[in-house]
Amino acid sequence: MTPRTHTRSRGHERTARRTRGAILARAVDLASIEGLEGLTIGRLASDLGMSKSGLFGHFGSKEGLQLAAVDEAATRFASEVVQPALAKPEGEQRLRALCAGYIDYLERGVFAGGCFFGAASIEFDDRPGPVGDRLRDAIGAWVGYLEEQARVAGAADPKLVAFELQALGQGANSNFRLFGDPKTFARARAAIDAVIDAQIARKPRQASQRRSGRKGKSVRG
Amino acid sequence: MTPRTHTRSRGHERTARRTRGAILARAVDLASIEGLEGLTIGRLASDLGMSKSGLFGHFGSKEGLQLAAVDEAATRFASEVVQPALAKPEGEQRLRALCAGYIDYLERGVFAGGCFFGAASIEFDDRPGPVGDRLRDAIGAWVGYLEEQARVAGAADPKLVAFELQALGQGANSNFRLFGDPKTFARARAAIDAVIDAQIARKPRQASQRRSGRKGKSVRG
DNA sequence: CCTACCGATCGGTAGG
DNA sequence: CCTACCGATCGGTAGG
Repeated sequence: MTPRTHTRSRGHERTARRTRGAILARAVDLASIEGLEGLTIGRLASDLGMSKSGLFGHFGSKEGLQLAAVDEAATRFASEVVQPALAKPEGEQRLRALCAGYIDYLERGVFAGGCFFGAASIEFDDRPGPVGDRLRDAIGAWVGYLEEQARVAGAADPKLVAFELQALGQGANSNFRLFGDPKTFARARAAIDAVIDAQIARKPRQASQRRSGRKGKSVRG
Repeated sequence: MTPRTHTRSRGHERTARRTRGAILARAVDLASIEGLEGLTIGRLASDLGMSKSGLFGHFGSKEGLQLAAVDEAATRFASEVVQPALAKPEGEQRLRALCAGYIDYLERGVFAGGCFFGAASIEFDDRPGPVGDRLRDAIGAWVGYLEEQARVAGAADPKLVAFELQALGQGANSNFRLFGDPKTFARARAAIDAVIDAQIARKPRQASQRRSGRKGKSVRG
């Protein structure tokens, strides 16, 4: 709350923020390729034509850079995958839109090395510390959201549905990265449709759930 | 074919082979945790109480060590997962046994850091070179074998079945590593059963396929 | 299999 | 934001 800036430093802050954004844009791409640990300060600095210590100053430590990269990736994931699906009504339609959005995001190549979280989570899956925690938070939020929508859609076992959908998405990512077969995406879409078709009950809603969401396809989103 | 060894060097070769085996046993565990690139010669040497250059001499380069580690992991995978399933008749039963064997192998913790290939494949998925190639070979052989058994079992789209089964297995691995929830394995088994139940046609075999394999459950394996 | 070393690069600091 | 530096560790080599 105390005003810490005056006219001159405010201009510095603006440029610093822009620099920081440029660093993070490159950092998430690099991390999606080389991993969050392979993301070295020296490499990142030379990529961006700046000095190591200049870059370092923005984050204070390598861990600070990694945390900022996870946050940047989560923001991008939210706007690329989650946000577009919010146009659909909750339940089956939104669940389908979330999964379709994820496969589209892989196919569009939003990150240079495939899904940022697919790469980073395997790298940090058995390392304690704040970076692993932040990754668990981000991935847990995604799986939890799939589960929530599966529950609204009336699935008998929403946790199972969420597990399957997340696994198929990750499988599409790693399969495409490893073998480069573009048919992977069609296979993933077919598998996702099959899971939702099989596990979402098409019965009328129970009395306790009285949200509007009709099940039929609406002509316009 | 030229005899290159005499009595004295043969004894040296025996001990060298034993040392090499001990190195690789530790190497695959370390690589399953830290990744194939994080597997450093210095760390591995100090873990085993030997000098860097002594260890180095067994493999000639870091790449040589990585290739040997992939081969060691593939051998272990074959004996832990594939070989036990060969007791079942080809087709649906063997397909089920392969998938069950994979989940069991995760649950038993055959490698200290979960599935060696799950970790290594994501690390090398966009790197050219012999290590990536060898990983693609090993993983491609596994997926190809699932596909073959799905085809024998009469699946309409064996490639799709193989993709789904492999993705669910990888999903179980990464989910368990990341969140440590032991229910993951039960979920993966349920998901695998659902895929096989849904996609393996229970029709009588076509005339062109005349292997014996009955579809009903036999009382004893 | 060892000791002793090489140049390169790592994360990070001092000082401006 | 920079130059100049630190100790540690990397993969790899020489020589025995």
